[in-house]
Amino acid sequence: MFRGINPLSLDGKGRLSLPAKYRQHLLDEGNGQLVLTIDRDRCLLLYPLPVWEEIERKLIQLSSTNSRARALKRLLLGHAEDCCLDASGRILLPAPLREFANLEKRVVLVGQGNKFEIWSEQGWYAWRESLLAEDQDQHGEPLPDLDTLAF
Amino acid sequence: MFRGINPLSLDGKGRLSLPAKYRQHLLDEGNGQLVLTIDRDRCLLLYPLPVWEEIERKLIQLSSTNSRARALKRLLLGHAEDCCLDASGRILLPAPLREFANLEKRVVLVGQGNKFEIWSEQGWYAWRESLLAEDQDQHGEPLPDLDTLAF
DNA sequence: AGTTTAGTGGCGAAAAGTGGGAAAAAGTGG
DNA sequence: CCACTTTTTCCCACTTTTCGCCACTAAACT
Repeated sequence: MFRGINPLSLDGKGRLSLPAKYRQHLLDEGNGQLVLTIDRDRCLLLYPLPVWEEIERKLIQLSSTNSRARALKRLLLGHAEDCCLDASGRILLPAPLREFANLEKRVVLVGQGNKFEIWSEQGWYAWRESLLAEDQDQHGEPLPDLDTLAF
Repeated sequence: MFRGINPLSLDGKGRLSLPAKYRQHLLDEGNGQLVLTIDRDRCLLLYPLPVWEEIERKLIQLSSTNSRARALKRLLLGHAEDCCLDASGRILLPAPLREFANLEKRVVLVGQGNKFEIWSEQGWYAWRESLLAEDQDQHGEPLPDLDTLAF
């Protein structure tokens, strides 16, 4: 399971070195082959290949009559890029994806169970603070309680 | 069961030595493996690994239905960090989490049954006093009666 | 008062993250 | 189809961070 927040830097070539603690697991699950795509919230998603293939299968089965489903499929499949861990544990983020997520030097890798999210540092903290602020004001529904998961 | 408040110090590297009375219990329950995450009230939560895994399982099932739940998942899973008791009974609090909870030198560890909360000393006393003051003013809902837990 | 145990601090070896150069490959235009 | 330019990939080197270990102080217990 991928967890936790990892502040990292992209180098000049757009490479991102994945934290060492995850590398072995990524090598076991799919030989270090990964798939990168975009998320609605302007971050990138990073899946181990086997996990992505499962999602891809479901995406393809989605009915083409529904226009929302077609749109989702086009977005996710259309932006999906294979990438591979290199010898020093890094992956290359293609320029178009970096631009989409506004990734420059400072980046945050966020573990999300079966996948990672990649945010620009600025984007991540902005998202977090706005969520916490909104929660405090009780504008939206409250968040569920953690232990019981009751709302 | 974890109870009580423990004033403690972080050292220069952000390490926190857990009170000796809890150590054996933490070693029994999950080999001293712990998970640290954040709480909305700007403190940290410290779970024994088995307890956290139960919560994590529920979190993952919860997602996709409700957008608030998705946000909660991103927040909690995204900030969850494994940590481990070291040889002298300490855990390392990662810098991003320390910053989130404004932890500097003086810290309070608060027992909460199946988990601990970690507050900055200042944050803890401020929270407590403001809660009591607000309760007295009858601004918010009153606190329930302790013995009956009726409102 | 001596002995033990808890909490704290800090050094140093090892590992992780980052940057850059050169070889290889791919793309582009004549 | 070949030559040139740009991009990609591989590899090595440097710097910083991390983590295990030991040492010190203070409090508690005998």
